Amino acid sequence: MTANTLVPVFAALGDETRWSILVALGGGDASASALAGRLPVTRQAIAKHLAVLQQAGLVEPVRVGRELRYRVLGAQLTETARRLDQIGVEWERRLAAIKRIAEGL
Amino acid sequence: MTANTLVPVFAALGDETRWSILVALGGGDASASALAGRLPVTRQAIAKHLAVLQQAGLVEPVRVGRELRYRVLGAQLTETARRLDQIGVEWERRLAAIKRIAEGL
DNA sequence: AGTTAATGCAACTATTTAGTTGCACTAATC
DNA sequence: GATTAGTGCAACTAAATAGTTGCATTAACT
Repeated sequence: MTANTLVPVFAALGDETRWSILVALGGGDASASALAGRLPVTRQAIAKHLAVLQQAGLVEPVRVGRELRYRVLGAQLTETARRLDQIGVEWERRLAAIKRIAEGL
Repeated sequence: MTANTLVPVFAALGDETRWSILVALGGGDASASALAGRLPVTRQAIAKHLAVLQQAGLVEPVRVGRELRYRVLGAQLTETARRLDQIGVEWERRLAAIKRIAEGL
C-alpha cells in the first residue's frame, strides 16, 4: 500500500494552500466545490491540489452521489513520519560514529 | 531552536536534488565545491540548495579555513517526524470519532 | 423533461524555482 | 608576492507550478 517514494509526499506537504485544504477537510470529507466555498481559491485550483495530494497518497476520493469527496488519510502521514524518523536517527548515528573517529577513538 | 514552521521543511525535502545533497553529505560535512565534484550540478546550484536546506534548519554551516562546509542536522529530521506523526495520529483520531457518530453511536 | 449543481478538460498568465554562465573578491599556499 | 582554490553576487534561461477563466458534460432533483 505505502510503497511510496517519500519525495512527492514532502513536495505535496510543502505548500500552504494544500495544508489549508487538509485542515478544511479535517477528519471528515468534502468535495472540491464545497472546499472552494471555504477557501480563497477557485474550485479548479483546489481540484489540482487534491490531485497532487491524492498522487502522494495523502487523500482519498469518495463518490457520494454526483459529487466527489475527499478525505485525509492520516495513516499516510504517520507512515511518512515513521520513515522520516528512521532516516533522522540513522543520520545521528552516523554523525556520532564520525565524531568518535574524529576524537581518535 | 526548532520553533520551525513545518511547511518550509517539507518544501525543502520535496526535491530530489536536495536529497542527493543530504545523502552526499552523509554523516560528515562537505563544502558546496566538494559536493559539486560528486553531483551532476554546478557549485552555484548546490549553494542555492544548501541555502534552502539551511533556512529549513536541516543543515548547518561550519567554517573550516577558507571553505564553508555543511553538515546534516539529523535532529531536525526526527523532530519534524515527531510533529508529523502527531498530526497524523490526530487526524486518525478525528476520523475515528466521525465514523463512530456516522454509525449512530 | 428541464433545471440545477456538480465535475472534467483546456488554454492561458504569472510567479517561482532549478539550473546555468560569468565575474569579482578573498584567503591559503608555494 | 604570485598563484590557486574557494566563496559571493548578479543576470539570465527554461521549466514547473499556482492560479485563473471559460466551456462542455453529466448526474441529481423537482
